[in-house]
Amino acid sequence: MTVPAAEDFLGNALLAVLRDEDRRRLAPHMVIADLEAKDVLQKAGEDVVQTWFPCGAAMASFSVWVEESGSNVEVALVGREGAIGGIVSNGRLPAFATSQVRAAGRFLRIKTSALEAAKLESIALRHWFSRYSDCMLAQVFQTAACNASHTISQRTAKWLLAAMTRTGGSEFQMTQEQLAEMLGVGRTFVTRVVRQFREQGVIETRRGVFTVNDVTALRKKSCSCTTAIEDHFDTVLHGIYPVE
Amino acid sequence: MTVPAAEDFLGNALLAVLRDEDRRRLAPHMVIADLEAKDVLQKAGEDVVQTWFPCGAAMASFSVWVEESGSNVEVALVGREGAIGGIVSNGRLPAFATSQVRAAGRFLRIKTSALEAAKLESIALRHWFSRYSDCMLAQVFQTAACNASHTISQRTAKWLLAAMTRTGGSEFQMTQEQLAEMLGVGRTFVTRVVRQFREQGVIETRRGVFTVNDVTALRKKSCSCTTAIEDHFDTVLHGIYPVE
DNA sequence: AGGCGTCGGTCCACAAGTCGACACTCCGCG
DNA sequence: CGCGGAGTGTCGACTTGTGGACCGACGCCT
Repeated sequence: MTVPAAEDFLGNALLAVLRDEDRRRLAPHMVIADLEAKDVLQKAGEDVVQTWFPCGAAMASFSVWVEESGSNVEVALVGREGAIGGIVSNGRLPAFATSQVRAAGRFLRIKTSALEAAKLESIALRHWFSRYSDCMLAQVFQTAACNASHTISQRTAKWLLAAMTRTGGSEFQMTQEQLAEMLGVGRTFVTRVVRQFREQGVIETRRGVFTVNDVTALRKKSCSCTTAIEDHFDTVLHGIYPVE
Repeated sequence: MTVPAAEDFLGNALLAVLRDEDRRRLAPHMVIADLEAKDVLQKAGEDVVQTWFPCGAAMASFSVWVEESGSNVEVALVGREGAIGGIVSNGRLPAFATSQVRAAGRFLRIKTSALEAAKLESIALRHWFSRYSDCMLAQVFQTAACNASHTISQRTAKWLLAAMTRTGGSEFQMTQEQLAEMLGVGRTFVTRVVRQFREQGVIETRRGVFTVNDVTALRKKSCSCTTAIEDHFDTVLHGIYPVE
């Protein structure tokens, strides 16, 4: 429960570019939180009380409960380019998706009510965050289309790439079963895909750990969805989207 | 190019419940447009100049271009419960998805800049539309998860149901090839699914036309995604989501 | 009436993905 | 040390979905 210094804002791309006056509006309400993988930021159905800004290599995800298969399918990854919580949904609306930490690290946290109050005072703040909303929606649009038309192999590659650009690293703690659930597909098939990638030298795996060796090869195996989204972030948020 | 009367606002659920003062803010800028299927409301990459409110049985969709297959995959259907354009993305941002009319009918149209100006004056308006944004995001979340984990048969049923609740009718003009493209799947397989549905008496088809005969059976064939979304619209927008 | 383009039905070979079963192995724990 | 649980590898039978090809036939146009 530490109050962040001005430089802590630099860890998140949305906060880093704020004007001084807007930063001063938010800063007193911000709290630093260092979180572990699997920590829950918001639960589907519960009110969105907090808004979270991943910093540095921290990363979280949104996932949606699927009745029939009894699993949580991932619909978006969010790193230091974005935020989780009351950015789109104002006020204390119930969250539709669950959000949990995928890569441990530092988050800045603010009460959604405080964020709302600040947005009430600053048009710039409103516009800036609503630009991000637009990007988030675009990201999920692309995911929906991707899930409808691309193979599991392509989507696996896409996931690894997305995680890399966000964390800046090439190693992720995650079991193959978790990955399968995120993608909404069967575990054994993911194992087959992973073996293929490994045999081709693209990745290495240990128990519960993935390591990317050859990014270029991974890009070739992936679909064009990654680039499409990066481009939209670029034009809407002026290139603050993390590139490699 | 007709100026709408107060009662025209009743055709769209988002506009119908506006307070008088907010309606008066928007009304002078609203224009009635009667559109045909396939008319384009916004094109991916072009600025979102207009915002559209489907009225009555009118319906439009968002679709995303998929490089590899060279097709436009549908990611959301919007009827009288919602809006298309500068609702999420403020200002003149480039549209990420293309939107076109799926069911002919009446739309109310407003310049996004005029809408922005009105939102600047009215907190209620801002909050109301941002509630809808949240619902739209939820809808696409669900679609993304659905596309990842449900069969084409289920998704076909879901599409027909979604279209029914929006238009209030049970007949749709659409070729099987169009349906296949929307779902992002092969045409021949859709034909097989359609035949199955038809043989079971759930639907009837003519050249370019679908007719739903047995809604209950269709619901059983569909996945739970439809209900999940309806519930969220219910709680966030207080039950204005069109039910049957 | 004839002509023609689009749409729909069908078949087939094949690829993608599922699901259950089972064995193995790593690793933490008592 | 041995136990046990979670994570992984693998197999095989099966279902789902693809993509090409081809034909028929519906319906619009002149």
